[in-house]
Amino acid sequence: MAAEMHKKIRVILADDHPVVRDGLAAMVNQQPDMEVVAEAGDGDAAVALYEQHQPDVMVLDLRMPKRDGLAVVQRVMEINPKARLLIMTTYDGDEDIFQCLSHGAKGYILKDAPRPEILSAIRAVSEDRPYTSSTVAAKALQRLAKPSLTERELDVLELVAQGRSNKDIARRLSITEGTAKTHVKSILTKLDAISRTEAVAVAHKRGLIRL
Amino acid sequence: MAAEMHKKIRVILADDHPVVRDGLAAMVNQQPDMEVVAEAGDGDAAVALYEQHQPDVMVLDLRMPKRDGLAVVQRVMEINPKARLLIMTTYDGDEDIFQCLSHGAKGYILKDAPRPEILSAIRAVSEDRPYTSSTVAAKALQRLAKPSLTERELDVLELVAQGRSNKDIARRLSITEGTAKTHVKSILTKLDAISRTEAVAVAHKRGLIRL
DNA sequence: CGCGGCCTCTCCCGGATGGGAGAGGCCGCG
DNA sequence: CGCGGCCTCTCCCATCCGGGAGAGGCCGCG
Repeated sequence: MAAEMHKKIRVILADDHPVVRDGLAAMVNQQPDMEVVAEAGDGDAAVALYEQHQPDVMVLDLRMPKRDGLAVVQRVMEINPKARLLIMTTYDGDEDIFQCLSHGAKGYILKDAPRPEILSAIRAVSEDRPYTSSTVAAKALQRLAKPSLTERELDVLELVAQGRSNKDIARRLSITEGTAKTHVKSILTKLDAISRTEAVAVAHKRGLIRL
Repeated sequence: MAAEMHKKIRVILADDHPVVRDGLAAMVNQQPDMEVVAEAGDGDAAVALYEQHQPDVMVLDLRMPKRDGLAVVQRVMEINPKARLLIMTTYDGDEDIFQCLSHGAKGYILKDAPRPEILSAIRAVSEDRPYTSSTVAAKALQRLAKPSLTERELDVLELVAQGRSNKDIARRLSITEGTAKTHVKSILTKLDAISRTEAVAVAHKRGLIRL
């Protein structure tokens, strides 16, 4: 039947570690129903190769040079709103998961997943079915209940995480120290933290800040 | 000639990501002069398999379940002081590098290294020659110049990083708040930080604390 | 238009934090 | 034994931080 065309699932891999790309490529190419058509080592290349090859699935690492995984998701979904993207990364902070999925990624799995799970995730996403392991999905739902930070608060949070004082933060953002304190207090409330240092710890765990 | 025995380099891979192990295994087994004899997904397995197979080289990730890479290095060097260990990880904090090398690891490379470099590192280490890329070596040397924290200071630092107050830290370590403050001040001085939050940022960057 | 969210700024105040200085007890090393 | 490092504890003090409350301006959305 026409429905049973034996056309292989065309996959692009985007990860900055050659070793990981090799591992995935070997796994994928070993399957009779899929093949790797391109590999990218950074975000810009991922976007360019997506446009060029229009694959059935693109497997994306979140942390990449030049343009991170989330930015790639956004850009690719602009180009093709029907794109099927599978996030595969080591990071399991609520924020990362939530952001990627809400921007249109179809699946999200962790790098320590066993081989069969990775392959079934690729197949699911290639058929436009969402794939998310239960633990990952649970985190995304948790995130829904938590208050989100505003743009400005994220600016401040980043500086707080670098260890800057309120005065220093104010200078760098060209606002008064009082305003910086207001933002910090708001951050503490939203993250349910008692001190700025605890706020940094919480933000880190949730994936609100990197490094 | 006897010197040209075609015995393959026997390699053990230890990494908690199946994908990475696959990638490395594929690379290694493709080489005519080396072969993977075992794979471990956690630290305990790595030690057990090392004892069992006595490989020429063991490639180790630092972050692993049950027993981290550094602990594996220590244990294996106890068992066999001539063991040839190659650390292959994503972390490039001074402290990690310094600790591993000073405990006897023969090489240290990053996961984003190109394939040829990884293979030549394995060959080098298998011949008992140290392998360290220049940037990594530079970090280890930097570390030499920096004051190191005492055990107690590391205990305190960990709690500081969790956002605990001096009073809280004191309670948990069963010391007075004054003593906790003394330790914190000493940490600030050694890490050249102005505030506890900056100290956490610096400590994180150096690999003194995890998460 | 009016409501609400966001960013900005202000004032007050108690408690936490960081800087400086000193000191006693313990332990290992030469 | 004596020195030095580490852990412990103490005192003082200026500054920073966090909690509470309020308010004006801007902008988007209904």
